[in-house]
Amino acid sequence: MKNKKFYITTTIPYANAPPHIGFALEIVQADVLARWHSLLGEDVFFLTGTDEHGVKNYKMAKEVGLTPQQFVDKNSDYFRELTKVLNISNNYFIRTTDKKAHWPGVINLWKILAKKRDIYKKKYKGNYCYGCERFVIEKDLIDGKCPNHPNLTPELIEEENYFFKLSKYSDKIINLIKKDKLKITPEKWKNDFLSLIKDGLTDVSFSRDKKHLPWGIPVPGDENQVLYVWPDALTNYITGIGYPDKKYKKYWPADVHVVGKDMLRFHTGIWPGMLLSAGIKLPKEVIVHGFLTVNGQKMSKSLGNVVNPIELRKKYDADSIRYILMRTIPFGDDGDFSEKALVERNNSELADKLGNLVSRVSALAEKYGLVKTENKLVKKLKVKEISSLIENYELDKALNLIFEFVDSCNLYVQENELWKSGDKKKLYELADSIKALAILLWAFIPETCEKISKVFNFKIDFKELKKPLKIGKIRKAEILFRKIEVDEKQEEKVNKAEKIEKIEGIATMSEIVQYGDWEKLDLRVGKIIKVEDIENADKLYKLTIDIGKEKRVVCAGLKKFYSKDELKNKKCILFVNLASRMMRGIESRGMILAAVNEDESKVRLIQPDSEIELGARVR
RNA sequence: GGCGGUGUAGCUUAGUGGUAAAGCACGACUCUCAUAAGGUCGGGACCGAGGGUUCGAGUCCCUCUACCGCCA
Repeated sequence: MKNKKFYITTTIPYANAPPHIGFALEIVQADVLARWHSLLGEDVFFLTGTDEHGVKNYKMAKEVGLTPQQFVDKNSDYFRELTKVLNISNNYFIRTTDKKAHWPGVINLWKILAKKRDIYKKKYKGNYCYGCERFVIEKDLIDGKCPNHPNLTPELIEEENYFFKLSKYSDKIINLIKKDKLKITPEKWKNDFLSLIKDGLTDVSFSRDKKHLPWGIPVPGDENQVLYVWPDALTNYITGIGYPDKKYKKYWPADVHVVGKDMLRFHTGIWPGMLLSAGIKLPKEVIVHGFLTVNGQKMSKSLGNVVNPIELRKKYDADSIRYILMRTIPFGDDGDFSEKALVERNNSELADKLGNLVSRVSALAEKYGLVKTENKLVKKLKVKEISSLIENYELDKALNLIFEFVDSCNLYVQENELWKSGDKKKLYELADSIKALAILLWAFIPETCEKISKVFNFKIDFKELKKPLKIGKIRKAEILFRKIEVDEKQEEKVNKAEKIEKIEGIATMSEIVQYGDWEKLDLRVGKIIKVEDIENADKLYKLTIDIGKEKRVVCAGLKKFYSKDELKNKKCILFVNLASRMMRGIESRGMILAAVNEDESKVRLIQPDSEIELGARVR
């Protein structure tokens, strides 16, 4: 009998930096599903890897004095390490720079699309931002600069690229998604994508001039062009299982692509388009997870709160990290990660409830022994419901139900006072129940469950769930989860709390201002239209500010913090009814509001966050 | 500006027309097999605001508001 196959993938993250916790979420989620299906006896293939081409890697490598290959080798290794330290059961790790495993498939697929006449050359002219590695649209530019990279000036370039006729497959793709032939889960993301593409998909650029993108796979038959990210990276899902060799059909089509919400559109737009063109089956389902915030804040390098899961692993067990990731993040939505929550859940749920249960039952079993009997207790374990939750990717809810049963078991020991009665039959029920727990939990916390299986002598296999536990020699289990002591992280938290208190202190200690006083201030939105130096003033600029109905001249000590060009055309908030004052022979009529840090090393202008008329009142 | 999502106890969330739930945290009591773990009880929510439909609204409809996302 042939086993059902199950092919699951993660996205392949861009190898320009070590992994962050968000990708750990994705790969653990995929791993739980992969393990679950292999528990059910299916023939599972689980693929992950790294996306390694592109101008960013090329440039970053140069900056640190490495060849691009050395640079991506190093970063790719971090991701490989992540799979090890988190106990990820991937069957293969694909790299887009792998000329043997990846390139031939990509080139083969390209040739098929070209043969289908779905690839054509088109001239393109636009502002190219090297930070984004893409063309930015004129109206997105702020003061002629890219909004994401204000320190770079986009270059106006014209180049001829190859385009893929995605538009040709637009209707077909929309239809397949509507009919769930290409399923997008959870449904809100399906709706989201459908509304995004309601006017149809547009053709996409599939190549770059070699001058701009020297690090990538050459376009077949055109020395001067290099493949852009989509035909290169997306193809990993088939090259990773052997394409163009026919053996890829053993696992293709993919049962599940696990993607972050930012990657959805590429996996349900461009990728199906390529496959339709090539006459290859489409993946069955794309499941979407949200993003992680850290302590309620967006992760970003500038905030310095990027959590590196490999570093995290040095402090906590793989199972604790896997558990918190799966337990706290509702499927499809954003969730928050914090070490505090990790410690809390580890201590109360893993150590106190599950770990302690195994510990007390194994100790009692060692002392009194077991006698086989029908297990009535385990009927409280909602196996069917749990299975279907997992198969619907609601892993947090599945864990909820499983841990409900852990509570039932602890209660069973308590109510029957088993340490007094030493009831061997009831102890057997508990041991058999723990077996069931360990089997269901294996996909989530494999290492722990394997330890439990050794204590109670059973095999981890879904079929064993219904078979009564064979009685073997049981010894009191070693500690499964150590409680994590409050460490310096916690102290940091305390410090932070103190800081907040201090800030609150400023507010309460300052004199209370009545509303009437506040109302007297006239603050207006203005725009700096002219910036001039002032003779003999090394800190001051003379600024001319348009506040709608009039223009004002103001002196501001911004020279140290902004260049003239930076200030020009910037919006600002002007305090217009401040008594005027002579500065260096110029009458300054107003004051620009700015945020200043404690030692005055940083000064940043306050601006409205989006478009509003000049002269608008601030209140 | 347009579309969508979210807003329920201190925190995290469940609850898709019928007495507002659970976990964590907090308080009291209690068992002693177990990792100072377990168990019981308790306090704590005008379910973001206002209006409507209904015998009945956290739940359906409308308006507003805050936050988030996408698009422009």
